[in-house]
Amino acid sequence: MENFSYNYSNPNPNNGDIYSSNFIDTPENFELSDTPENFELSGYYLFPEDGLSDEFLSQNEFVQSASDSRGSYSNIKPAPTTTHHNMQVKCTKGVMKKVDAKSRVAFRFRSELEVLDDGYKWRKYGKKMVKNSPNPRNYYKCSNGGCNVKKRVERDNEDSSYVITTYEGIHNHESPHVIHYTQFPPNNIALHNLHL
DNA sequence: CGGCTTTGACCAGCGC
DNA sequence: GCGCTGGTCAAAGCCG
Repeated sequence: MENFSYNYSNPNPNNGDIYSSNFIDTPENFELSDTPENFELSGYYLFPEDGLSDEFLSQNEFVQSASDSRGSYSNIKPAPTTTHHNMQVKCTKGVMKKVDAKSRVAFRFRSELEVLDDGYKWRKYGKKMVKNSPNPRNYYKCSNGGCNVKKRVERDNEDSSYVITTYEGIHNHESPHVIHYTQFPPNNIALHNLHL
């Protein structure tokens, strides 16, 4: 088993501004030149915030795609779920919560693994079958105390060889072992230690 | 025994 | 108002 290490992360975990110019320009600069052949990042999705045009929102609501290791753009798909407002209000057990929807980003990977080791420790808190998909959706929360980051993991219902991972929120702490990669920091997400 | 997963129940939002 | 759907809770079970 080969141990593959690769990271792209937010240099400042407390900076939730994922709409930096660095991010929007990233696909042209982004290279996965040292990734193994059987690992493919096919795209990622930013969730729109207030202030973006209606025209923009109508375009399946993705903002940018990432190139694969061969420099081509591939398999861009609409976000599995969307939120149109920067700030949502959720009511859970009678408690109203504001949710910062702008800090959501979804990745789509070709992977045989259901859950990739992204450097953070997650606690599973739910599993749900979703409509129009044969695959369950799994819900995770960051296990770090006081960190409210969540992620959803599900297999692409059109091609089950792909895994869609949606992150919501910004970690208020560092990953246990992050190596900063400054050219492609869509969120404070580190992908590393993939055992392929 | 503590931490994690499983899973059914519960709740809110939405469309009809 | 009602039913459907997605998201979350929390008790029970599992495991190291």
